Amino acid sequence: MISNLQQEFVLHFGEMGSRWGINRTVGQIYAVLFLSEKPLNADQIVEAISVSRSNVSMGLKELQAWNLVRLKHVQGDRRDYFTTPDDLWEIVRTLVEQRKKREIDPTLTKLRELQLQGPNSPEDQYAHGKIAELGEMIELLTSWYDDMNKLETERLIQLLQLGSKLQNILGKTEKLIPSLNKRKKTAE
Amino acid sequence: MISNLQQEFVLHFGEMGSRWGINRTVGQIYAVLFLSEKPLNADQIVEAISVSRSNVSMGLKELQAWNLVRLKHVQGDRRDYFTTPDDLWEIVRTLVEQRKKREIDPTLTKLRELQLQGPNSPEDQYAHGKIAELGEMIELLTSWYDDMNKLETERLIQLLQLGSKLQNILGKTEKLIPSLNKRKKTAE
DNA sequence: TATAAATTTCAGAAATTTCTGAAACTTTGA
DNA sequence: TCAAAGTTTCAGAAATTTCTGAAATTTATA
Repeated sequence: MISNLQQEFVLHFGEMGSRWGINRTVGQIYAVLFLSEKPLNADQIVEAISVSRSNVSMGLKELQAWNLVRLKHVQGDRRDYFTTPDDLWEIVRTLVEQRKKREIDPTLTKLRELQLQGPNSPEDQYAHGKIAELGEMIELLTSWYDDMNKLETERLIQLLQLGSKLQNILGKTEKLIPSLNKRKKTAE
Repeated sequence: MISNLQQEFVLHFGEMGSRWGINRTVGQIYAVLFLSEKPLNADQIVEAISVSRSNVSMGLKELQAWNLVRLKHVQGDRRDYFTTPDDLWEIVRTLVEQRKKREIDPTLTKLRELQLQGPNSPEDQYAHGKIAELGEMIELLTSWYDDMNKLETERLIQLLQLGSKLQNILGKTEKLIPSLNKRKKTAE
């Protein structure tokens, strides 16, 4: 059985699930695995969150597809056991990556496609411009993301901790290493 | 009537809606307004996307609650007209802010609450630790976000464009202004 | 290769979300 | 104040998503 603390955490993840674009069961499965020190098998998860075996099976499949849980095998046991990666930063990276893939990339593709087909009539002038503008902005954001994603976790944490102090640094470097501050093009 | 280019854009936003946590109609309404040079009233939106008048009314209400559309009045016309803000960066800020409010803040609150109630039994030790760790990481991320959000748009764009070049700057400043690089605490 | 344990699939049931049309409400100006 | 134009609300219909249990499939080992 599952403790009170764990219960509450799991229920919260279930409720939030819908806001995060996953369903309740998937959220709960993830939460249970996240809090568990040892890998769990499907039946243990069923016991912990009281849903059907098949539902857990599908949820685990989905989480595996998302790369959010790992399959582990326990010596002398035929059943599949699951865990979450224990590096939280890896989880965050995966999460962001997945959301980008599902929520941003298809739109970026569509925008490029629409840009290509151009304004077919004068009254599309304005719309075409807006589409281009939106595309440029999303490209700026995703290429920044790609850059950040390349950084080692240690460096990334450093940057996050610096936060807006960066502004000062930037101010100072502007004088020291002006070349670094060259602007490319403004997606205004 | 709506052009082909616009039609395609609107349909795409409708389809993506569900992935973005809004419904199809809301996505379509937003798309129509985004592409329209002039403010539109509810009936014009109905005509453009072919859904019921009441559906548009509710969608507009939702978009207003999200702060993603603005009410405009046209001289000598009693009806309400709507537009999207024309600064794209403002839209992005709103979007991020709203998502944070709905998807992150409630969890942060819950995590703090759970941390406070502490591990009630020895077997909660591990879970309690994980909850604390998760809380710290989310706090780091949100406080970074708060910092970024304070920046003027111009500065923000600069930072985004720098991307991973920052790493170089950081490397150099480390020698020049070492105090700025002090670490606080690692949420590893 | 046979069999028993474990897992997955899938059709329909249950739950949830979205959408509509009719009715209620609000606002404007004659 | 009344009526007409405009807007919102809301109960139930329609659509979509999630969940279940039974059957099918896969896997390990005797």
